[in-house]
Amino acid sequence: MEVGKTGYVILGMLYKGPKSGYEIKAKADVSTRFFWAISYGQIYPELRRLEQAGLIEGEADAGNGRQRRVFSITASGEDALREWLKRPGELHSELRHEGVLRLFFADALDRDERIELLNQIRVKHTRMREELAGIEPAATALAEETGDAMPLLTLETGIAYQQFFVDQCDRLERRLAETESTTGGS
Amino acid sequence: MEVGKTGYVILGMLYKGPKSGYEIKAKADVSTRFFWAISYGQIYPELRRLEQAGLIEGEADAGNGRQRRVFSITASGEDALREWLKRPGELHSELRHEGVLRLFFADALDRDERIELLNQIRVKHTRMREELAGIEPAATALAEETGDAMPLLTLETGIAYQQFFVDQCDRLERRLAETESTTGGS
DNA sequence: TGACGGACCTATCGGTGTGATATATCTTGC
DNA sequence: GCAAGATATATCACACCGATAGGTCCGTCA
Repeated sequence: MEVGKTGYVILGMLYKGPKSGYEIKAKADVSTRFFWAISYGQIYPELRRLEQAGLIEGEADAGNGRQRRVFSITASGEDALREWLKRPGELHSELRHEGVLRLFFADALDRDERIELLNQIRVKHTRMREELAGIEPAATALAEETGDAMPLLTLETGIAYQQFFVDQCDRLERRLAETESTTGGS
Repeated sequence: MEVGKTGYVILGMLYKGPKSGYEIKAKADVSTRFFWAISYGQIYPELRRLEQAGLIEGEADAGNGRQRRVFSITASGEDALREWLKRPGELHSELRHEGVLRLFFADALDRDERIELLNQIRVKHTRMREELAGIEPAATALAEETGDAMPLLTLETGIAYQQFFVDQCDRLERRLAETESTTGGS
């Protein structure tokens, strides 16, 4: 029984406390989403697989009347999580970035349109950076409360990541201005 | 008839000259792959769709005997490409990064294991940066030959992107050393 | 000559993940 | 008491990926 990457996200979330599938999604949407998104279509089947494998335990929570199943991580679930965190070898990573893709083909555009595209990309990453910065106070509070430093450090990595693209847009705009003033003079 | 993102990659590749499906994949594998990967499973169905929509034209190339179909972009194909490049609104972008994902959950590890994870990530991005730097001479030559500046600029963006993660690993390692020397003293 | 490896070329398939949505229940505010 | 919205589970059509099947052509070395 193999555990997929999504399975480890679930294990990681449950390591910090029992949760329903809905809560797992909600937590992921304000944290791991920015570097590893998950969807209901993965969560519910994966919860069943993980339970079958004995890595988590589900319990019907009739406490407040609403129908829900709350899952907890088991001892072997914690082992599997730590094994994955320490596993050597290739770390999968991929990027899908429509802005850079358009830039790659942007020789088909004229000067002003290229600058406009660059602006579009910069605006997008500026917005993303601000969205992440908005989460920071809550993440700082949670870090002090739980003593866990890594979620906050990854959030800051996310903010720096967005800033990288903003800066890169600035650099590219300067580069384009140089090139075009020498070769594109009418 | 809607054109998917993959369709625009194909249109962009054909804008620079006629190609077979195989050649499109080969070109993408040393250029757009790093921010937008495509596979045969997408290419061939998409070529049929684009041809049906009149955006590209396929021609059986019996010139050298081997069975192949070479596709060229049509006038309306060029229009569609430029329309997409200029289209305002949300630019899709997503990241799937197992290293940062593991970092997020790395409070479940101890100090040395966290540092080791950081090293793993740094090594990976260092290798990627070197791989991209290896392509640079060919890209520079192609830029001078064709007069197209953007492919080279996106390659440099890719190199800077890999470097960002290398630097970020350094920063995080320093941060961890600080925190643990004050709070983790035994 | 002819066997073989490697490059070229088209095509498909199983499996995974996404985004949107259906369905239902409970809580909150008015 | 009822509308709006949060909570919760689940599914479906679609897109995409990686691997591979199935085939042609070319250079080269025995």
